[in-house]
Amino acid sequence: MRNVLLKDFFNKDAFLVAEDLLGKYLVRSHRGKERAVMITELELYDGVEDKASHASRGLTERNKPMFGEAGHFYVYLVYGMHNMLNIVCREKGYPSAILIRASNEISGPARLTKELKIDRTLNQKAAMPSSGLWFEDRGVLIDKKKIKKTKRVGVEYAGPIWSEKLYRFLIEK
DNA sequence: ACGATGATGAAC
DNA sequence: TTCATCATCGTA
Repeated sequence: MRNVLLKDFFNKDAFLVAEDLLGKYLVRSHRGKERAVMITELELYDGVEDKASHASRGLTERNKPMFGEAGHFYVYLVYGMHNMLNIVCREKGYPSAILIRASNEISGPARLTKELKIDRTLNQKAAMPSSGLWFEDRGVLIDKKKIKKTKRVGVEYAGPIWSEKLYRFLIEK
């Protein structure tokens, strides 16, 4: 029996979601095949005041999903070639999302989306089996003391205050 | 250390 | 309409 994580799981503070999401599974069903990977690294982007967040300049056509409903995907293209997968948190109107950066088998956010065939056709879709991409709790328990918190990657442009926030979470080996 | 590669947002 | 920028990765 699948334990799929739906809107209620994501409709809360991104810091709480981020801790709970480590150790959960990202499941991709595509062209008749299914693959599940355990999430081991992520970053959170929270509120319009977060200068590293796409939402810091207010609502735009691109970042619209971040202001939308929890449990929906925000997928965008960076550096002209890499798709980034985010899951939206909190209530509609508050921009907050978590970037899925790595899994047990795949290191790096661009490699993750490439391997799982995730692109912008999934943007704004709900995380659920009918979308072909969703999250599951498969019973793995992560000790909170094993969660390492570091600076986010590639956000120097946000300035010292925001680039140094410990908003990147990883499972320590 | 650097180039690939194209959508985005802000300026003009 | 133009232009700098970018939540990265593989090659050197």
